[in-house]
Amino acid sequence: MTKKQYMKPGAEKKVLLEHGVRPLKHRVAVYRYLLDNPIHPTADTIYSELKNNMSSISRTTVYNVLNLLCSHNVVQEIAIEKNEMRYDANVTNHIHFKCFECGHVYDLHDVTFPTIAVPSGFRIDAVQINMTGLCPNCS
Amino acid sequence: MTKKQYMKPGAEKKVLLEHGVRPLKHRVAVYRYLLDNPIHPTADTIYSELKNNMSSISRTTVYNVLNLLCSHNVVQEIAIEKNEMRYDANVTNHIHFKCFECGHVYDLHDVTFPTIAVPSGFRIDAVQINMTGLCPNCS
DNA sequence: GTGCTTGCAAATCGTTTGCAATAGC
DNA sequence: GCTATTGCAAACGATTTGCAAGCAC
Repeated sequence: MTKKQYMKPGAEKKVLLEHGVRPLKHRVAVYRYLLDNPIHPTADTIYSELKNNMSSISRTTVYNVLNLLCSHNVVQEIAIEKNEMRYDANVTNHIHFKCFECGHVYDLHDVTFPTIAVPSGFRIDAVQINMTGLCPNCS
Repeated sequence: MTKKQYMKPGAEKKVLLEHGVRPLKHRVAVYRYLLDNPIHPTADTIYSELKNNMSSISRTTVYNVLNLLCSHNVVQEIAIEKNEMRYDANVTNHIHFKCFECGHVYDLHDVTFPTIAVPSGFRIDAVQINMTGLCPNCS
């Protein structure tokens, strides 16, 4: 369901540079966390997890970094529920599924992402497909 | 783009009853507003508009009614951006498009809603397809 | 009359902002 | 040294909650 993205440690700096983002310590840490934990965490989850491993990081910095990474298309924001954004280091098109029972957000890598006709006059920058229901573990 | 839904005045009570919702004054008013204004308004927009036309309605009631109507599948919540939910009385599958310039949310009725394979083990209750970009007016 | 609904005010929670201290180059 | 970044505390905005008063049947 949730496929780990194997990117060599150190390689994330290259990705940031390629997207025009200076690879500062906290930025690399947030991005690395998202790469290693493709569980679509909230900003607060990222903050709590990094807080344990880093000498110091603030909630503000996590928000700053996430907004910066989003605006440079390094990560994507997922609006799948009320009141909180989730973040994903996988910016390729794939479908998300949220189980209303356990709250997990799954990547549906194996479901083909459909081709959707672009309506004339519109410029499409991003397409998100979000499903909700009951996951196998909760059925 | 945004097609008006023609439902005879009075018919909305029948819909509410069919979904197991007692058609109280404020509930009918919120539902009628959503039917007449398929602009995917926020709860606050609905509140402000109804405030003008009704003797009295509170923000709390608007939220209560919206949550009730959602839980009975009379209307759907659209999570298409940070910080605010939008509401739609059209519960059939259709694609939403949000222009980042003007902020409008359009229904893309003319774009075929794709058939998406259901991954085994998952029970899918709802599918939302949300696009963002630039609309014809803002290009 | 009983239970459901309303509506005010306060609380909550995710996120942003102002600003002074600090790090990067 | 100059600029960009950090981090605290406070502000903000959407939504929910507690609870007393009012309405539906």
